[in-house]
Amino acid sequence: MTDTASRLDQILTKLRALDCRITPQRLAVLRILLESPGHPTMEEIYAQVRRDFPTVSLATIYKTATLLKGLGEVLEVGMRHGSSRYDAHKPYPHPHVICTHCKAILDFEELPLAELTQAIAEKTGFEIRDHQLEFFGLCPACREGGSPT
Amino acid sequence: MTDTASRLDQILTKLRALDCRITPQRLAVLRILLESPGHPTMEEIYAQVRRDFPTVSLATIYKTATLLKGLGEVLEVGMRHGSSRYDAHKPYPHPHVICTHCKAILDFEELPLAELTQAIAEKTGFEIRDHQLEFFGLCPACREGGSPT
DNA sequence: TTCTTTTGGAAAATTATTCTCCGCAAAGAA
DNA sequence: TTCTTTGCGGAGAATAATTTTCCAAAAGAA
Repeated sequence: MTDTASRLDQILTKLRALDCRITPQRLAVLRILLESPGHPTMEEIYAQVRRDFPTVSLATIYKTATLLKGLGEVLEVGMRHGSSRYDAHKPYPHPHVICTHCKAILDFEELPLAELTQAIAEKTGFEIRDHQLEFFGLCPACREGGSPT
Repeated sequence: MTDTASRLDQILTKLRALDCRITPQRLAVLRILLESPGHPTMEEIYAQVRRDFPTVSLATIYKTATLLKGLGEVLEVGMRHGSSRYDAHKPYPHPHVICTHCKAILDFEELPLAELTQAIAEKTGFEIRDHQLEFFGLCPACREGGSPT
């Protein structure tokens, strides 16, 4: 079984366990999230799902993504400007490197933020539940040709 | 001269050098940014400026903040949900600890992200220009009383 | 003063996201 | 099977945050 297939299976099992219906639309959203190598936006997912379900609405995409996010199966990557991106491959906080020109997003390997989180919790008294770390800049391609932003 | 006064002076000098007009409205926005201990939103700045300039518009606040951001004198802290916060005290990227319940924001001391930025640039070929690091959770007060989010 | 440029204000426009309402359809009960 | 309950999807409205447009007023230069 491929990674994608087993991940899909894992999520479907979780949905069933929670008495959530596996509708064709939800399945389509899930598939696209898992088949996208990158970090699609809602609009991109919407466009893809519409190829199979021309009448699907954007609200359904949002609802499904919110559901999956709530289950911890999808990570929302909040862009500072523009739409959020979604990642079903690594649904836990991890660093990103983002091109501000072409909007490309790269995952970056795990950093030892767990211990840092712990240190911050102790120092501030906060109960830390989440974090986000993003580096912004220009990707190699945009450094060359593009008009830098 | 106090820190706030010298910082204000420093920014005014920069504005003058760039032939930007120091209008009463801009001065008011600047003062509020520098007098706020926290990280105010546009709406909060707007409300404060309106006490002295009842006819000022929100657009003016945004224009001024955007100008200052462009000069590198104000940092925009992008919340994932809700309005951005602005910080004129430390206008360079630095970590924040944010309470998702009461929206409190704490600065956290500098972390050695400069060398990490350098490492990422070398590894990815990106020209890194900015980063953001935010930890989300519940502050001590909200852990106690509030209904956790 | 007169000309030119910049600024500020009001409202409209944009972008991203969420909500409401209603009919339908699936799953379990009888 | 038939009834019933509940969740789900779709259309469009609503909301929130931010930006833009347009024009008159203000400021600086000649």
